[in-house]
Amino acid sequence: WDGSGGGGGELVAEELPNLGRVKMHLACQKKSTAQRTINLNTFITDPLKELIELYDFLKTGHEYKKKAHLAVVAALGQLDFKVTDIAQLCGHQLLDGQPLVPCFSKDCSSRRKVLEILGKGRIEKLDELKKCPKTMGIVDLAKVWGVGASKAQSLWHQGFKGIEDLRAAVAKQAGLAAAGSPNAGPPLLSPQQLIGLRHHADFQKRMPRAEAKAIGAHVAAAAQAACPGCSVDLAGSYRRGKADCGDLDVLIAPPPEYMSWSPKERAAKGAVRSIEFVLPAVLRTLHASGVVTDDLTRGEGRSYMGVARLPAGSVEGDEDEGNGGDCSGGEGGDGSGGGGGEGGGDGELVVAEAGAGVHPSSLALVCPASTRIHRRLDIKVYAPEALPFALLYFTGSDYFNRSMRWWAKKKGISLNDEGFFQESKKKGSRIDGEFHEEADVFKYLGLAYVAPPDRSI
DNA sequence: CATGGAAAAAG
DNA sequence: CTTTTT
DNA sequence: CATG
Ligand SMILES: [Mn+2]
Repeated sequence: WDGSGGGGGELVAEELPNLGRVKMHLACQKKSTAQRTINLNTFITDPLKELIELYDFLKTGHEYKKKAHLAVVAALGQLDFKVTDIAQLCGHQLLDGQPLVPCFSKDCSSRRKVLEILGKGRIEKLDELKKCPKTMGIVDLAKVWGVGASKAQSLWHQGFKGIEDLRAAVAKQAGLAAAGSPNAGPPLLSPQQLIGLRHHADFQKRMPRAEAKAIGAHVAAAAQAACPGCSVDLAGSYRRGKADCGDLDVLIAPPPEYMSWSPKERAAKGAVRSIEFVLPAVLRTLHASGVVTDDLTRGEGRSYMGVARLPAGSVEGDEDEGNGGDCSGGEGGDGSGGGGGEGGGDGELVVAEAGAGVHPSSLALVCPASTRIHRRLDIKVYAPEALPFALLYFTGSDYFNRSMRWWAKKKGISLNDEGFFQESKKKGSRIDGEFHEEADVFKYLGLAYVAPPDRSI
């Protein structure tokens, strides 16, 4: 997360006004297309990644371990040769004279791990962890949405050795509670965790782009009904052009004009009476149509996390047709035109476009009942002024965001999903400027624009 | 041996 | 504080 | 875990 470590993933820094270390980082990110070099050292980086993944679930405090190992993974992953001797790593220098992994000149722990792999082809510590029932049990339990390291730990100590254990106990408890038995005891899981458990299998699966798009179309239609002319962007990994997505992130913003409309004008246009009512209205629609099946969190109007599933069977799954609105285009709003461009025909799932009227809700999925899977859905609503920042944030990746925010901070600025803020001096005051699209944010930071598909670092 | 650190929302 | 989101 |  200090953009210098982990991903090796530096943002392409063109002119670095301040601390002028020109860390233009090689081929890796230089030009967007040539970005993918083949990792010749997976035999080293894979075990390290496995280790990192385990640390993810184990008790907090392992975060700096994780970061250190990630730095090694990133460094080795972009070498243009296969490592055979540790000496290659000590001597090796990057084009700008920086050592590849500074600590490798000493007897550090990450160096020892690489040595282990070079020697016996495996990491003792990793094998040890994978053999440990407690570790693996906790890792398993933490795969339930809402169960993190801490809860998983306590569940383990309550005697649950994995998800199936937990499921059985929860079912039993539900039965007792339903029968009004006093033996039910305190709830094992929070309401959110129960939902997570119920959909655990589905949440482990990723969805094809086409399905994400189809769910997004339902959200977009609901958004247009709540606030005609609003922009709806499908962000996250979808916008980064990934072939499949772990969830769907939808960003809604009223049109700029909306902010200056009077209550009467808003009513006349069929729009909700204030921005706080957009999300509740959207959710009512999505609940009514059965697209949204569960709520995980519903905050004060701006942020939502829940569960969605495409309507079964036939094409068209939309609510009220007769809605007066002339819904303008469903997607976009952002100048950059929604980024990554739909890949060509994604297979199996078919998105059907209904004839004439380019109505966003005419997009629906032909989805066999047997295929209907519950998906995680995140929705956020922002004021139009925040859109470039919100889109940037919501498109990610997480590492990309950290990296960019780290850079901003280096320049004495705090960056979040709503804008730039002064760090010192009038602390907290928003920096105003001409920020109309994502590119303006990059420009302000002195960074070269990076297109969404290249932000998956 | 202390410190490092993206930023925020929600329960 | 814990968990989650990018 | 790495650094100062
Ligand atoms: Mn998401």
